[in-house]
Amino acid sequence: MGLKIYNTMSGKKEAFVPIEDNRVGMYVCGVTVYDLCHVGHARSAVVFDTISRYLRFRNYDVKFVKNFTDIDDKIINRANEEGKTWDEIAETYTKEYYEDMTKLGVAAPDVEPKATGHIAGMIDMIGKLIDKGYAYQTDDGIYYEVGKFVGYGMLSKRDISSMEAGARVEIDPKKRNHFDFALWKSSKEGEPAWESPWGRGRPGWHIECSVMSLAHLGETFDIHGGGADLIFPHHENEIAQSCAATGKPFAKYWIHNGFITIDKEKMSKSLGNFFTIRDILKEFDPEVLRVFLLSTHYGSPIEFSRESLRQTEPSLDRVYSTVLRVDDFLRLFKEKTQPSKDDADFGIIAGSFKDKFVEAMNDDFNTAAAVATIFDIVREINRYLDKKPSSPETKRLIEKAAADIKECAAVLNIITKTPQEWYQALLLSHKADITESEIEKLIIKRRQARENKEWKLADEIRGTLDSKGIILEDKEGGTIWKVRV
RNA sequence: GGCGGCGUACCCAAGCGGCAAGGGGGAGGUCUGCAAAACCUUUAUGCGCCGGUUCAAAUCCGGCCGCCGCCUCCA
Repeated sequence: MGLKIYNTMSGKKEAFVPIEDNRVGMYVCGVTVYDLCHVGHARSAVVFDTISRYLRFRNYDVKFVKNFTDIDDKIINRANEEGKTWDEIAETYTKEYYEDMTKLGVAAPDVEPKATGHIAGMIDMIGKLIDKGYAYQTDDGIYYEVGKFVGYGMLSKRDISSMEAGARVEIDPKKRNHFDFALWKSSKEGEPAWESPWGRGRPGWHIECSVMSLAHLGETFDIHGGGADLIFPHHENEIAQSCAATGKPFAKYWIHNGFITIDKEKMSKSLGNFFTIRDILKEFDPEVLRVFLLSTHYGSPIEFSRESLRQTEPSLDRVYSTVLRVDDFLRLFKEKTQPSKDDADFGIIAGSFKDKFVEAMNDDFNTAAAVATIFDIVREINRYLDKKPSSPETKRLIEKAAADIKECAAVLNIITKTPQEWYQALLLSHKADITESEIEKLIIKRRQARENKEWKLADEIRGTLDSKGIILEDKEGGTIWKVRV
């Protein structure tokens, strides 16, 4: 069974068939760079990063385009507030964005166009829309006339004639229809402006995505994504612009991620109920946030809380714990027995792991189910190793299982650290009041005590470490430390 | 008001007509000098409520209750 994707346009899960062979063109609406990103932005970024990774894992030749909106009212306002220029603001927050994304393991898309880099293309498209009768001029600029586009509302399933104009926004009498939107805004004195046939001005928001997707992916492409809040009006407007300008279909599959909520309400700047990525990563490892975000289907809302992240931490820790166990096992492995039924049983289970992972991901990128398959195989590995297997088959099976986990985890871009790096990172994010070398010293001291069977002293040392959140494990190869999660 | 979505155990969560995945937490056990980790057993005869369709419903249909989103900028 192949990949199925829930298409917002049809409201159904559809078999994914790229327009051209195995090539996939994918456009995702990026951020407006006027402030630090919050966890909601993180979700969108992680979701589409994972989707692109999965498509590549399935051997699609992916071209992933994600834009930066680097000119917009919010940027201008911010610049005025801070006494900086609009491009300084855009540059600053683009840099901050990359810092967050790097930590979250979000790979840079193949092309990251900026709105201001495509002004010429916008002027060209706006000209076409005017020529074809889809746009008109007012003294504020150029507007798109939604009434002229037959399919307007097809994505968001709205009928503009029955929508209550001015329900939440004042009606602009210069516009022919309340839902007409700006393609080009005339600039006032002192505002950033570009020359155009319609005077100096700047682009409206929606036109950039139509123009940049056209420039980098062509008139018709496979996947268009973004947050669910972009369905109306942003994506609706993109469709209106692009289809009217090119006369061709626009995106084939529309994918929208659900929101992050706080106390059931959408996390947003305007409500002020947001956590920046920056702040959360002071307390949690980025992989914890990533696993947390991927533990729910991308389309569903996620209620965000530190408590939930704290629940995620031990589950990831368990995987790392098993990775460490496997590493040790292979390092100390000695062949002793002939292949047994245990080997055979494990072989069958481990052999189906990848198929199960793929099956989960094929079902509309069900990362929650996919993560569960990793927990399943982890349990099976532990169960198998508990039997102390030692046949020639054992080594091969464990190596294969470890490699499969690594390969699938790479699609989700989790379990990217070594166990040592994981525990060191936890030491920092938990703000443990002890350093690694102090821990090592106490472990040595305790080892001597144990060799002398001074159990009381040994237990005292362990108690000291425990009070600082450090757990010891006495194993075959020696004592190791972990951070209690 | 229009349109869309959600409600699964103590918490998170998958599930899209055929015995209710997975994770966290709790309880009991195996192992261990004692622990920890791991594993085993256990924790929803039940999926907001009420009806209906079906041999079969968490899944489909209708009604009700509760919550949320979009209709302004928003990931």
